Amino acid sequence: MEQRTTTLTDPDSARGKLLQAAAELFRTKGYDRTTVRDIANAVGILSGSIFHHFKTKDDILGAVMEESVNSLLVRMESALATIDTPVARLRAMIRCELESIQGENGHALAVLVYEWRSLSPENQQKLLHIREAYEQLWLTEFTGATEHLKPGIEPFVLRRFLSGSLYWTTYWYKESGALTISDLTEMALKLILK
Amino acid sequence: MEQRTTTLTDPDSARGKLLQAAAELFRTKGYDRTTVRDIANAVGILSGSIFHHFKTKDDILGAVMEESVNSLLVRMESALATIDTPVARLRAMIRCELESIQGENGHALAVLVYEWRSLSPENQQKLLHIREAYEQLWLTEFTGATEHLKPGIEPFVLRRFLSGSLYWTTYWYKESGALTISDLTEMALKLILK
DNA sequence: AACCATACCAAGCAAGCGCTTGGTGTGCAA
DNA sequence: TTGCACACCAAGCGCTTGCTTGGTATGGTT
Repeated sequence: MEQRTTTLTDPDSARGKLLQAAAELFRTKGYDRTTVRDIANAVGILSGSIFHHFKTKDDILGAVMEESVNSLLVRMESALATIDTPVARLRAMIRCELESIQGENGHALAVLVYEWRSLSPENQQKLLHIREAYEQLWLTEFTGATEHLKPGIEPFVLRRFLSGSLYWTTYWYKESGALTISDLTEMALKLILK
Repeated sequence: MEQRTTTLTDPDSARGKLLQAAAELFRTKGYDRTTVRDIANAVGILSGSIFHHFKTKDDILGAVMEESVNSLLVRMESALATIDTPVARLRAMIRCELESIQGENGHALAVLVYEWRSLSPENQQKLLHIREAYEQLWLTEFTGATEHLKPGIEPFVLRRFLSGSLYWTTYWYKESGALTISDLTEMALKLILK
């Protein structure tokens, strides 16, 4: 795996606070329905001042997405570092993805998933290779666990079924209910195992 | 099952053509990035003329969604009418949903799924009971097939995993490829069976 | 021939949008 | 004390948006 030189923005900095506020707003209202005035208001500055930190609104979306995929990759790599058996590795990856989608800063990943087409083609291009690297990680792990997986479904289809299942939790799962993230993880794991 | 008094709009009427154009635009560009001028242009009229057929842009979205869920319900009920065994019924339902998402007029259902939050609360309210009736249909079928389903996953979670898997196909599946809708159907069915 | 509902045009308004510009206050370095 | 980078304000520009208004062409009914 390539060496990452990821630098996550300090969440206490002005830029960091803007990114967090933007992520939450983008997730709950959607990118287009979120105005730069909304974002500015959420951190207590005026709208024009945003453009001291970001060139365009589209760049804010790009930055939110970049941060989210970077932090997910960092967390996943560190979680995998100490795990050997194929099934346990899959479990850890599912859990990471669920936590990233549902966790306290999960707004960002949900934005990456559901606002992708709102991003300008230029910024899509910049992020594409990271997304592809991430999906490659999954496919590698899937092919390493073939014998444990449900037969009769091609691995790349199975991964996409799993993606859809996990992403879709944003629309119905509430962490406060009876179902924990661990429960969800086990069920999603059962879904793809034989 | 209740008697439906569904009246699907004639696709050759002015209103029908507008709905179809709107559905396609909403799906490809998203609701917010689609202007009423875009829709008008797609059917060859001026933007102001739209409001002779619909009160607001939000009403267009609501109408698109209502048509899509109604046509899906009609198709699913007629498909189920002649099928008895639980597994075959599930297969038929999966196929219906996939065809509605991917088929020639599948724009509409994708819009219903992914632009829900763009709809005004008032129009959401109007559609909610139809959506709930639809989900109830699934849950009923699931509980009727419990013995064939994958154990260890609560039925309502399983249905949501399946929903996510099927909905997500909008983002990656192309009907022109090597994979047919029938292939997808069988794989999705395998996913939920034991 | 008179009527009328339907479908559309032509023009534009008011509001909201992303973003710009020129300036101000603050804290740190020399 | 001066200088300067940084974070932000105050004001508003230019454009796009959903939607309105008043009028016109058309085709069917009486």
